[in-house]
Amino acid sequence: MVTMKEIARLANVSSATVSRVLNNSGYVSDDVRKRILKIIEETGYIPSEHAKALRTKQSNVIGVILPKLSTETASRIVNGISEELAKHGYQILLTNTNLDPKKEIEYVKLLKSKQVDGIILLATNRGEELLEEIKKLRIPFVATGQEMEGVPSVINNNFQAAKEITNLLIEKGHRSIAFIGVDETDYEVGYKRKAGYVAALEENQLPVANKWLGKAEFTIESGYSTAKKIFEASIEKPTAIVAVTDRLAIGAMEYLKEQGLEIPGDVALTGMGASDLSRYVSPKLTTVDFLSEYTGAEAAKTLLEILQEGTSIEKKQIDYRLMIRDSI
Amino acid sequence: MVTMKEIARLANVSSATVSRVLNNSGYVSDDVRKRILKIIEETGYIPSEHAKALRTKQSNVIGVILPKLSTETASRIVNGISEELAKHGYQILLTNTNLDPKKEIEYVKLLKSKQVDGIILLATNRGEELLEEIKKLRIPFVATGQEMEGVPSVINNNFQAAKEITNLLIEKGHRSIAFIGVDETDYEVGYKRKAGYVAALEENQLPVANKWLGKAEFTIESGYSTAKKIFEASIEKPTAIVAVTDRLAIGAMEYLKEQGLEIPGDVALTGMGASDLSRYVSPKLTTVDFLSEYTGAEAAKTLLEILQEGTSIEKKQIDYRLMIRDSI
DNA sequence: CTGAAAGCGCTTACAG
DNA sequence: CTGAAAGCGCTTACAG
Repeated sequence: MVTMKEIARLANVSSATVSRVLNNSGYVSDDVRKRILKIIEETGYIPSEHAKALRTKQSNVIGVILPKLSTETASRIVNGISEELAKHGYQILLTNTNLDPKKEIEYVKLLKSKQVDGIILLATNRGEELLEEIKKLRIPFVATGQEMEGVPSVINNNFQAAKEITNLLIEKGHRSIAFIGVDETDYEVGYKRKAGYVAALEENQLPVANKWLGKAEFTIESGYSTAKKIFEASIEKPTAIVAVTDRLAIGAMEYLKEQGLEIPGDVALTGMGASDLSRYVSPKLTTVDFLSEYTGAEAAKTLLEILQEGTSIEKKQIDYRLMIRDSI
Repeated sequence: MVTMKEIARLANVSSATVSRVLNNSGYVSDDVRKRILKIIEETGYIPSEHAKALRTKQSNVIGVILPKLSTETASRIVNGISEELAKHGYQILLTNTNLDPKKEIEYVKLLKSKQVDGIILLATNRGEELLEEIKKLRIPFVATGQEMEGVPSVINNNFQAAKEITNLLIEKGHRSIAFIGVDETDYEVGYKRKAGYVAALEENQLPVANKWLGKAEFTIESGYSTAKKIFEASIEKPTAIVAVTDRLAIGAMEYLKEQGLEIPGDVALTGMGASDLSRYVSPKLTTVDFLSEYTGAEAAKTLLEILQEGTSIEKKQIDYRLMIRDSI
């Protein structure tokens, strides 16, 4: 491999000078600069980032830890991160926990050892242990997906969005609104969205019925079976369902159709996430768009600010958009 | 930051010895080993990968270059790559060209400078320039998505899949089969899939009609408008449409429904890709599953083999699966 | 405007 | 079983 030393030798200069032209730092006379550039061109020399990083303590790579890449939200967020970062000359070192929270800590350490300049975590839970590790490591850090105590977080307003979409149903005259949620250890999606739903009911003096409160996994199939369970358990059926993800809503939609129920005539239905899917099922699903690319870009920006200015916000809340379509 | 030297000092040994326990290489007496391990634990020491890579010329990271993360196929492939790589202790350095082919070359160089151990490219075209750069750089390399001359490639059998799905339609008695394709500079998706369609028609002595050959972009909207163009241009309408992606098929589906045409009664329709979407539109779309996660995993395995054994296959063809559903 | 030299944090052949 | 030393390929304060 051709090294800087080799370039220096060929150009009859010291490697310090080669370094200067490469980094545009310090003075270098014009002919020397040209001579060096020419030789670099001819030899196809590419500087070693490892050596550079070892000296400068800066790698221009950002670590990203995510639970799973193959969900639409995750890939949209990562896409947003990657585009924003690329603009500023940073690359992404990607680590995938495959939903194993223990790996989060392992990967934080790994990324530290790879000397990334900062880390963005797409969080699904708010692990205490993880938090401590992050603080111990003193590495610039931004969480998204979940708000993490004492760590800059860019998050969606899950409470408000769930409340608003439930209110939409109430305004349409629904009084019996079932809910398909997920485990509350996922604080934002499980707890906050449920809290929003409950708040909407309570503010309208509607009772929150336990039998109408379903808990599902993150799959379409689980949406189906949870809807089924809710309907089979009740004599008086709900006239609307709020599901915390589009996939759950679509699973529920399958069930309702199978039962010969009209949507939204017999039962109205809402999802969350504005997935591609939501636009092409029929009826088109009413949902909320959390602007995932934008969320990712904002997380990246936040990290970049920390890196450049040392300052940091505690928390940034991203807007959402209600997508009112045909399912309500 | 605590370094190996510091650990050595605290343990009253040389850094060579610390290095030996860290890497489980060479002999270290048991008490020394324990003493060192304890100090590493207490200090939270994390070795610098840059220093290590600088010495060993090995970084345990693989560069991935992709055109866009936010397509289902891409994120599934990357997920497959990442899972397979993680098993072997490798991480992914992700670069995203955002569909700008010029960036492919730039990123190959960048990844080289980051001293990745190898590169996986999700290719959308077969750029000559890029090929040359890769060969010049002598870096372990695997292409997927497109077959690249003289470079190990793991690809789907696009020709055969397109031919088979077209044959399905022919077997059902269709004689007037339209086609929605994409630009042929995308050799695999644009050229090969079209060739498969054409081959099926010709082997059955069916004419290939120019007016039924549509060319679209990779969007649902484009599927819609291309279907529209084909139908409006013809007096005798086709009774079936082969689209080269699910999104195009779904766009076409929208158009057909709008025209009051029954699917598959009036017009049968097929897509390709087995996207999530394809299962939940109605009617459910007949398509072909190219096993993207598996394709990604195979690409990773191929690269790992090159890295470990120096050997390499020229080309690996991934199986596909026909998903026969309700749209035909 | 340019160079010599030190040093970033590791690993590894060599010597003992 | 362990250490001293060289070296990986850069950058940067210092000197001229």
